[in-house]
Amino acid sequence: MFLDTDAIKRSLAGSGLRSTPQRYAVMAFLMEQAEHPTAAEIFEAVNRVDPRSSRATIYNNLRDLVQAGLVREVAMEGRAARFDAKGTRHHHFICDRCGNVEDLEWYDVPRPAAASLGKRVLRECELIFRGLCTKCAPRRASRQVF
Amino acid sequence: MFLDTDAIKRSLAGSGLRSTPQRYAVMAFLMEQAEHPTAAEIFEAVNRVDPRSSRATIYNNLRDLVQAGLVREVAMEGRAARFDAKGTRHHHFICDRCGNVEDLEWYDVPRPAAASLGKRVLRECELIFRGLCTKCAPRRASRQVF
DNA sequence: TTATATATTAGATATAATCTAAACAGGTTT
DNA sequence: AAACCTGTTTAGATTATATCTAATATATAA
Repeated sequence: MFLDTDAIKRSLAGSGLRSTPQRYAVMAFLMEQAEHPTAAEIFEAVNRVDPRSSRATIYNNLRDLVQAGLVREVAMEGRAARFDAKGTRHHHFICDRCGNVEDLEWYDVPRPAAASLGKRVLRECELIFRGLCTKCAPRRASRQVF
Repeated sequence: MFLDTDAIKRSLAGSGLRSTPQRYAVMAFLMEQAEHPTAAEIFEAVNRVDPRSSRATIYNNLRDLVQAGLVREVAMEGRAARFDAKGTRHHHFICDRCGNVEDLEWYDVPRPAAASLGKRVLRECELIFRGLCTKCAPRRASRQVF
């Protein structure tokens, strides 16, 4: 898969973000990753190439990209948060055993009933499934609970 | 609302957990809370009464209660995780502005398509809505995005 | 090219959660 | 009741994760 350099720059500019080498590297790395790396993993991967980004820069850029709506942050119980370029809409699957986060094809989720919602204003919804990923699932699934 | 002392003890015993004063206090506090407190808040609240629990004990017990399936942990981006006694099934609403976590009435969520799911084994699903809570929502909602 | 607002940096600091090893307390057995 | 065993609690140290600081550098517009 080839990354469109200009497309990244345009989407950064469109959010009022300058395209610096460090910021570009973070965005490009997230877009080419199928997995959902942690900040530490992004830091390491981006610095394996060049230029060297500091830890603070990685965090700053992730914050900016999340605020701009270009990246999604997935909080994990206990472990470090994972990040995900918001290419196409999708749901998430988190493996109980290895902790990996995987994308599931998007489909619409019914809204809560108006009565239950009250005066709250909805902005977005996130659907997370948990269980065992393909690698961690036993050959013959012992029990399909859900 | 009155808490059924024996019911708590029975549910602890049913999960193979001894009912110690500290553990009982954590469970009872979570059950009488409509909000979803952080570990630090639980620590403070439980110790306002007695006996004094150490921070480690709060974390130990929360871990045990989560493992036993009596409590749910809700990871938050950036902030401390929040905890929630699993009384009845429900979804969650998280306020973008004040960070509060509120319960929404449960309703069934459609499973992912078999093709998208592959060999993964599902255990549970979590549906999280985000937006503005009743307190934070403007009088006349400026924009209902979702 | 120059001005200027924005971005980057290393290292210190803050925050959240876990670990450690010793002491303690239920429940059981003798 | 005493001894026993296992699970629990404890204070404080430690780790892990993320943010802050203030000096320096860079991208972009004029």
